[in-house]
Amino acid sequence: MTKPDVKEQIIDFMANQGMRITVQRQAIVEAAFNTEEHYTAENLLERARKIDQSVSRATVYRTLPVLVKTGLLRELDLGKNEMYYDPNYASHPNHNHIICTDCDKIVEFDDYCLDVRESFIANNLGFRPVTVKLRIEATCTQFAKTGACSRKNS
Amino acid sequence: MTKPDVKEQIIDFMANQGMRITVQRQAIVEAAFNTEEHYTAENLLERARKIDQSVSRATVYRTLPVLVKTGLLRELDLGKNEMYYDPNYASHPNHNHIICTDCDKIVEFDDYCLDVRESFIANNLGFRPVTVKLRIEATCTQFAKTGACSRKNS
DNA sequence: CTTTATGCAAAGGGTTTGCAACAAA
DNA sequence: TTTGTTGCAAACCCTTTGCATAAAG
Repeated sequence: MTKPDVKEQIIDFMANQGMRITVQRQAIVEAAFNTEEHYTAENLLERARKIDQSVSRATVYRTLPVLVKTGLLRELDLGKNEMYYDPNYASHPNHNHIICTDCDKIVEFDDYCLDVRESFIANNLGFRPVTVKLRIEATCTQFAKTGACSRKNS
Repeated sequence: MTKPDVKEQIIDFMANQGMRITVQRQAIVEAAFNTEEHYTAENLLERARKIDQSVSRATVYRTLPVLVKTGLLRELDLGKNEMYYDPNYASHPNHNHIICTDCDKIVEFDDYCLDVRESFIANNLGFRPVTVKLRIEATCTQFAKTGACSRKNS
């Protein structure tokens, strides 16, 4: 469906790793990238099963780290119990997240300088950054004024 | 022992909240701030018990959120299974963490601009930041060269 | 055929919670 | 006393794992 390139890239990656291309893995990859919303493992299982009923929870949990390793899916720690996954890094490599404590929504924003700035600091300390993750918890000014928040997208 | 002001502030905070000042809470607060190292809940339990044997795991878990609420202790998500706690925010309010994937050590560094920069971006999006957390995973250039890392402090 | 992957269900492991006993105020 | 707090152990809940079966190559 959506993002055929991404799916193809991942299948190629798996094949190159000597992994077998099973119907379950294909369904999971498909489900993982046919949305732009953040999702949990449970969430992904549900959607993958709509593509192939035989997908199990275990396989989803076993496949997710592979997707993350490709760099096309990002694991998000939003401070909840569960991990979230973000399929938008292929198109937006420099985005970070604001977590609204009022409406519980997650808003993505780009900061093209963050990486450069923080890498500079880290380099001076003798490190070579692999990932730079920024998380902002915030309240919504609109909510503070009107008691409601119009943001309803991930 | 160390940081008597901090301990006092927290006890005051608890009293102001109508909370009772129990020996267990005092021991936990003492243990929480007589070190500059990061620690886990289990870790803190161990050290609190050296001050008062009667401290239980449950009370540690029930007390930690209170300490975090005071703003003097910070909960750190280092990507491990357990949460870590950082008692150094009173003296270094603007520090963030580099997690070295080579030696598994955590290095603190100050970035006095991060808050200002990111708050500006967030404000423009209609948010009022409550916390700005930055986490850098990195490899160690020294380790890459010599195969060993001289950093052995948290 | 050989070897990897799968589903199931049980185990793991940090954290939370119900409850009766206990101790601040 | 009164009411909040504690310790214990069980419950929680997401995630991982062992194992026999299934299917990719």
